[in-house]
Amino acid sequence: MVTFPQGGVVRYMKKAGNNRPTIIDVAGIAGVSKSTVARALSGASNINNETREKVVKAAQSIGYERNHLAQSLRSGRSGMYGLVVPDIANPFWAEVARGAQDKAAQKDASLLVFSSDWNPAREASHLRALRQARVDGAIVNPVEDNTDDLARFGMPVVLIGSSAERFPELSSVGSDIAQGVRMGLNHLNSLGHMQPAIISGPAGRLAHVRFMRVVHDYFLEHNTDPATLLVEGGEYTVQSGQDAMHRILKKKGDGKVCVFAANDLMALGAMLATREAGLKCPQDVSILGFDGIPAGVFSDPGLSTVAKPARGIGDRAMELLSDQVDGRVSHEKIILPCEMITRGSLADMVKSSNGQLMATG
Amino acid sequence: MVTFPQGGVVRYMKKAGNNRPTIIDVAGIAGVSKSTVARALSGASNINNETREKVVKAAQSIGYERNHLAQSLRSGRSGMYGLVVPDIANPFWAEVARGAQDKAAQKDASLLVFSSDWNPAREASHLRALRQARVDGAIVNPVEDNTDDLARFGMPVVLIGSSAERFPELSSVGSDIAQGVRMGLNHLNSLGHMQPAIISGPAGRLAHVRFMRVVHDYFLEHNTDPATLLVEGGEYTVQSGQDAMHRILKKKGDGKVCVFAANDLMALGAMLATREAGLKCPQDVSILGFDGIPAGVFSDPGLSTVAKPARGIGDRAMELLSDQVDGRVSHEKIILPCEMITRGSLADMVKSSNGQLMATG
DNA sequence: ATGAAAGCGCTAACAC
DNA sequence: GTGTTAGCGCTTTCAT
Repeated sequence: MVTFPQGGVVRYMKKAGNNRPTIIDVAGIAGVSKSTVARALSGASNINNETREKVVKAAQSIGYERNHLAQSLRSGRSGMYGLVVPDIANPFWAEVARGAQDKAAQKDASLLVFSSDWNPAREASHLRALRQARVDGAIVNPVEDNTDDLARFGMPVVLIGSSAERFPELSSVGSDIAQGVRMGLNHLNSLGHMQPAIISGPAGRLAHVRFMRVVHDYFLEHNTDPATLLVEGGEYTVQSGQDAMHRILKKKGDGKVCVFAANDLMALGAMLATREAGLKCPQDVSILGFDGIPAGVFSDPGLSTVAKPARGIGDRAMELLSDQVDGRVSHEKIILPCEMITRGSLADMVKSSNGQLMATG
Repeated sequence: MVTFPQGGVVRYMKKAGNNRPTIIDVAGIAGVSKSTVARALSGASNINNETREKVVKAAQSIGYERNHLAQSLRSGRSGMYGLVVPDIANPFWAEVARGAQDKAAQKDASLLVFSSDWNPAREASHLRALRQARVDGAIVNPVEDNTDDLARFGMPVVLIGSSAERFPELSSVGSDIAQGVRMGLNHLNSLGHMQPAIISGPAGRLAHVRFMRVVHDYFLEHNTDPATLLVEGGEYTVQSGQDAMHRILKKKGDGKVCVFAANDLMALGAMLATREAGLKCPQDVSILGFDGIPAGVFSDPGLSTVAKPARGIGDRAMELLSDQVDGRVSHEKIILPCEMITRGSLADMVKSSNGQLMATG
């Protein structure tokens, strides 16, 4: 009968046959103690090299694999992180998730991804699940500015998206909406679209408020009364963009139309509506999106858009979070710039008024 | 000084101030034992209702939250599952993931999603990570038919995709490729496209083999030598579809062209190439896709495609997996049918040859 | 450099 | 119905 230093007899008998090998099994084979195995396998410094090799060999021989659960419970670190986004079906958020995912993998951590579907109750429930899973920290794009849930979240958090400014004490990564919106508006301006219609987000959402505030300011600065702008609200979905566009087309009558949508899905919906109405983009209708989702290349013409650094947001957020968890950095606010992508959905009214219709932008 | 039944003095002192409340803290407040708290909170039946309420109240009063790590370690069930797909950036797989995600959430479980990027080594590494995380089971679409990794995976697995037939002993959920391909080919046939060019997947991949085998058989049955078909290989990406289409266009010369792509991303790439070549879809080029990704509605014309039940695959796979883990069902092979979606990317050669060019399909 | 002992927070037998 | 007693598999002092 085999016996081990630490009452191995009983343990060994008990395990024989059914369960996965544990650190104790490895210890038995290598002829060392539990702690030595732990040290060898965790790459500690204070251990004899020969002993380490012996242990590693023993571990391999029985296909031992560390139990993360036990390790996490004891060490107080799970090596898991959480990500809560409003809508994982939206390619933009999927891209953010991918950025975070990749960075996490790179750090040998895993990521639990949840979609709140713009529902505060679901968000709260996901936050609770993350807490119970004892993740080491979370990246979240809060649906509402409800300080409560996040404040008592009780673990490292990095904010993404529009809520950053409401939580000055939390780290955050976001895109420069103001710069992006202005860039888009300037671009439209340069093509002769002085008063684009706007397809905005849902009234209550903070992202919508921020977007519209910049639009508002921009037009004030350009001696245009923002109140004269045609603004139709959407829900960030294709369908809602389509609906909004139909409303705009009805109100605008027969003239040339230009719309700036608050996200690409709605912009693409607007393009669908344009086609349905028997109109041509960009000849009759110019469309500018916001996000930079991959699907923008598929439409005809391709969707011109203000691209947010989705991947980068996820990436940097994860980076920031792990820095915070490891105590490297405590607090930082990162703002990544947007980028203009021109693919053909905008007519150049300046050139076209000179006699030649051109589709740039 | 407060004392508890189970040597609470020391424990309590130790915890005071720093850590999250545990079951012992709750027990102290409610004036019951650890186990009673556990029973109350886990909804066991053998417990007095008043006691339960007392415990629940005590738990709430200090914001107690179950530690999943400890629970999992002790009970041997983590309530976590794994999902390994080849490419999470492909909307098709993203959709599968969402199906699984939703179903998992519905069962109060969480899902760890990994992308193997068609790389067997990464796949193996992900499987190891899942094992170490002690997930209760995994859904995987194996990159290769390498029996080894999966066979020794050592926990419940549900296969998705083409590998199902190679592992007859494992549960699986897949789409009916044969039925889908035949449906697509029949559809093309009915529109007068008797010998479509094919944009296939990469030569080595099993999915490619299965797809081509059906194509092959179909044409044999229809008295056409499969060898006369024009087949160009792609990598399931937009770019590769675009490249393949350019090659096809070059070889086909000026006549009407019809292509059947093995996935939507490549089909959409083909449409891009068509536009680049100055040709019109469907007037000059007819395109049929395979997958049914959402982006297919954005192109102009919309992409006609054979839609696989992506969401359903994820959903059913998760269902099957949890059944298996809970010991309800041990083994099952599910095959979900594909569906034809017609959006306009296919010309009707039959009607057009009667004098009127029509774009159906 | 290594071993022994003490838990991490919880659940599962087993008593009563 | 409730309390007691053992651990789940690991890390972490503390000795040696």
